[in-house]
Amino acid sequence: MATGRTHRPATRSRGIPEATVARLPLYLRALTALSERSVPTVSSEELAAAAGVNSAKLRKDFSYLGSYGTRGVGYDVEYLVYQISRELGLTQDWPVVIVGIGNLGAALANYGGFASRGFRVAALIDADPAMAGKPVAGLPVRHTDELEAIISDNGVSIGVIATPAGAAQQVCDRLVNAGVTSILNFAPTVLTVPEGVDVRKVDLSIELQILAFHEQRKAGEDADPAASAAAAAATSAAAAAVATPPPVARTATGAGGGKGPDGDVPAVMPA
Amino acid sequence: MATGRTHRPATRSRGIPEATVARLPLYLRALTALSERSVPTVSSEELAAAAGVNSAKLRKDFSYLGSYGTRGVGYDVEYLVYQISRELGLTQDWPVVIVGIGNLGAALANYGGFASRGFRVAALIDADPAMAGKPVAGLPVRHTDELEAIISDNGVSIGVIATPAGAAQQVCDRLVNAGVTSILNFAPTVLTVPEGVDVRKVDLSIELQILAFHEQRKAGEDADPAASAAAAAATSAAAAAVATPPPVARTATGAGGGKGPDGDVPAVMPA
DNA sequence: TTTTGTGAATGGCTTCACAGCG
DNA sequence: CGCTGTGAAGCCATTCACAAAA
Repeated sequence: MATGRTHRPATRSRGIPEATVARLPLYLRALTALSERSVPTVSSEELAAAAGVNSAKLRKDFSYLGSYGTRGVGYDVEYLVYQISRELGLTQDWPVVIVGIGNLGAALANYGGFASRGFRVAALIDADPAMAGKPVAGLPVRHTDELEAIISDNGVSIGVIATPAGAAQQVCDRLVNAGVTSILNFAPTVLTVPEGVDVRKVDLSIELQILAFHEQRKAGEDADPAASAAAAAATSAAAAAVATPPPVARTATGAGGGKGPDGDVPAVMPA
Repeated sequence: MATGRTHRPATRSRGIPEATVARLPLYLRALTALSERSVPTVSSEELAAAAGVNSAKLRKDFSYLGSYGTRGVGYDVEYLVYQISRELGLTQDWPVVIVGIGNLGAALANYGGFASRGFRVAALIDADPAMAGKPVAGLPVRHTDELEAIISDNGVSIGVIATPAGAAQQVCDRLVNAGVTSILNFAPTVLTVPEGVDVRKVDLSIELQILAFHEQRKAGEDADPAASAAAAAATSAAAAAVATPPPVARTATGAGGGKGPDGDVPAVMPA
């Protein structure tokens, strides 16, 4: 909370909503695709469809960045790509380190989506001495002992943790101490970090559980309200209709229970 | 978006908020840990800390499930584990298939967090004929031709897509046609599905971009009262304390721009 | 007394709907 | 006219704060 302060009277109203920030990468991806097809301009309607959101939301999102469109025409693709990239900080190079080179860590190291977005894997780090020196995705795995040196030598500020849950907090502490201020955590644990450090988590198991919840509800809804229903029936005898949010059919970009398009919660994923 | 028609006001009760559903797996994980340590009861305060949320939110969340606590005491760990598991539909077995056995698909196949949560990998499917029969994580890779048969033979309703972006929609269509109604998509593409099918996405590249946005902002602001230390320390001046990490900040479970606790957006991740 | 469960207050995000500009 | 940009309204979700229960 303390940080609620949004400073910056500068140009326009700085202070882009988190929800908007989270969608910018989506727009960027759609725009990049259009750009590669040499499409010069897009309307909010078209771009929204390509990104899987609704056009009003998209326009509102862009309005936080500035007035980059042309009424009666739409948005210039190239220009928007540039503006969003700049806003996201992708016009600069972000060296990242991946700690924990197991199956997942190796998969991440091989992932090609980094470079194309301004991220560069500066080093792969693992605690297993046997891994040291072994090449993964073209890079030699470095031992954990070198962690601090690697961070400072490369000016790394973003770290990816793909270790087992048990090692995550310790690795996190070392990364933070060495200067990392943003962490992407794949280990199924809650990380404790000092103020000023951002943590985002990705947990596959959680995503599957959320899907299971909705899946279960679908099954019981058709005609046989068995399983679920029973439970807290105590509340209101009424509710004949199981309030199941009917999934809005549409270009689903990450629909949860059929309502929110994607404002969700991340998932966890261990190494 | 056809019609602005609102759905059901839901008499009340049975509709658990999406945001709450998304946090149940988090509570479950924390509770499971307590259970393994044979802790009999927990207060909302303790459990909240372990799950990385605040206690008021946790109590409100549980209130949607029913009154499972005891005033003046707290919650019975075992009982809550059961109730949440049941609510999430984890008391039953969920066969899942993973399509696209590249680096990521293989990592997912090897992920141990499935079985422990009620998910069972029924099959691994890949389009590459050379992969057919090759064992991955103890299972022989099956060719895409068998997709439909595998789905119906095993009664699979949840599918995981870890293919390259270009193949995702096609795979998705086949899965849906064969009967899958929940999809976890790792390919960096917006999937279009019929009404009634849920899609959740995980995209690593997007998560990194969101981190970059905040990282960039930190660097630009120094007068920040809160961010203090951590700030632009990354490159040089940083590493004041190289010794041991004594960070005693808030338990960050996925802080956004230093305000929002965790309500975020998933990330994308290609194969 | 302790801690839950929950109305009420608050704040943020989404959607609407239309004014405004090209 | 067409389409953007945006005030205003509507919805959720989070947080507060306290009565109720053990």
